[in-house]
Amino acid sequence: MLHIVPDIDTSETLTERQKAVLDAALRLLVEEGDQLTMTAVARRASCSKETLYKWFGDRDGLLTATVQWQASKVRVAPVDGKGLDLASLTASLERFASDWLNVISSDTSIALNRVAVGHAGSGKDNLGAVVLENGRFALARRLKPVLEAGRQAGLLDFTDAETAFRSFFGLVARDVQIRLLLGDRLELTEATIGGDAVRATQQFLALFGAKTRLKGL
Amino acid sequence: MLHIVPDIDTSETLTERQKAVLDAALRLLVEEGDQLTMTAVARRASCSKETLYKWFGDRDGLLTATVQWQASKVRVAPVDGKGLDLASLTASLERFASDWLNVISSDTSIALNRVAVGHAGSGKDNLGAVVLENGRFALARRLKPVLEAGRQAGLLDFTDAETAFRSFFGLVARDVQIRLLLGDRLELTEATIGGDAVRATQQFLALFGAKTRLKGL
DNA sequence: GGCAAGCCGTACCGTACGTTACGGTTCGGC
DNA sequence: GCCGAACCGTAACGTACGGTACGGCTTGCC
Repeated sequence: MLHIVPDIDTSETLTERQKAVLDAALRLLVEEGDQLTMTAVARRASCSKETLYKWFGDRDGLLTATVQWQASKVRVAPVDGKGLDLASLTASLERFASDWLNVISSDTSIALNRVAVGHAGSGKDNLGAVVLENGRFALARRLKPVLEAGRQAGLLDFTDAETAFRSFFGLVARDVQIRLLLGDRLELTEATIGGDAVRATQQFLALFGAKTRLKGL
Repeated sequence: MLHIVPDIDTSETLTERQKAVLDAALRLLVEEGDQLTMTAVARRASCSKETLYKWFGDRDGLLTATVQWQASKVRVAPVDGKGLDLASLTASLERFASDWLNVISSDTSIALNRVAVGHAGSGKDNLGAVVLENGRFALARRLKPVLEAGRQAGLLDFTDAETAFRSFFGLVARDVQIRLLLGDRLELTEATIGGDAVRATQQFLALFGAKTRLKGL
């Protein structure tokens, strides 16, 4: 079910040099996709292949370390759920929506998801699990407390936070991620994202907002 | 923008033997993912590599032909938009929703999307475009007339059919496709899909249903 | 029957790339 | 100044696989 936290947090056992190497690998991954070669990484990072193999074992190890390294960088500040009214709840949801749209439309996310999807086919490693854990599941972990708080405050009405979250997710992401992954050139400007975040939030509130207002029943 | 219809319809210029070969390639693609080899396809299809190369040019040509061959098989009967009332509209939407969930959760769709996503990274071919064109865009083309008919019949209220469609898409698919592509084991039983289709349809109607009923403005 | 076309099976070629090995350099510790 | 460890750059190895060539078999046509 993949809800297992995938590995020990590696972000602190890495030396600065190793982080620099992984950054180089990450840039190369964004530029070239999965067909990046060990030689190219070594050249870009100005390190020897011997070092690459000593540090990361093999190519899959390097890929995994790169994905985890990126994942360790995207920890976002959780939203505080206190003093909640409709305005602040709305703002929080819009914030989550636009953050998420910005993430999934970023070159880095697209590249990472592409290699993870590719590797999920032949399950040698668990890149897919890592990406999922630090993407969709991390989002759920951060958003659910907000939803629960909204329910506590009488602003939201739902029975299952997971279900509510998944609807919010669908309203926000729609077809964006799959289109981007498949190579559709979807221009997401800051304005578009903002508008989509507002729309998704309004739709979510229409579906799950507590019915104390003029939208009777 | 990818809205170009990708290629001539190839489904009729193929001999039976060629279709059989592509079926074998498709099965292999589902089993092994993108790292299927020409030799494996030849062996599975009981044909020579020479024939493979004569018919399809190169490996990418074979992959493209395979994807298009599968795409040509999934033409679905369009729904009739006549005599529309709320019950039949609801049934149509539920039908679309469960059809779509069945498609994206099928082994074939997952395998095809995986290779297309992988290839979208290094854009040598347009597998991504083909998959998108026969998946998400084909769905839109079939669903939009239903939505328009619903609006004509006073059952739906929206200004832009594309926007309405995308919301429906999001409510139906949610996180299912990306999770499956990333290797999450998401068990979608017939019952689950049916329930999700009903839920998505109800949510869509709540958002876009004409406000002539007790959920007054 | 003779023949050409199409195809199967397989051997073969060339290359790209993962992986390993090694000489040379830097650097911290003594 | 000397030593070993870590690392850089590069050369070398092995293999997997895309692509090609070729001999043999079937089939349809004369």
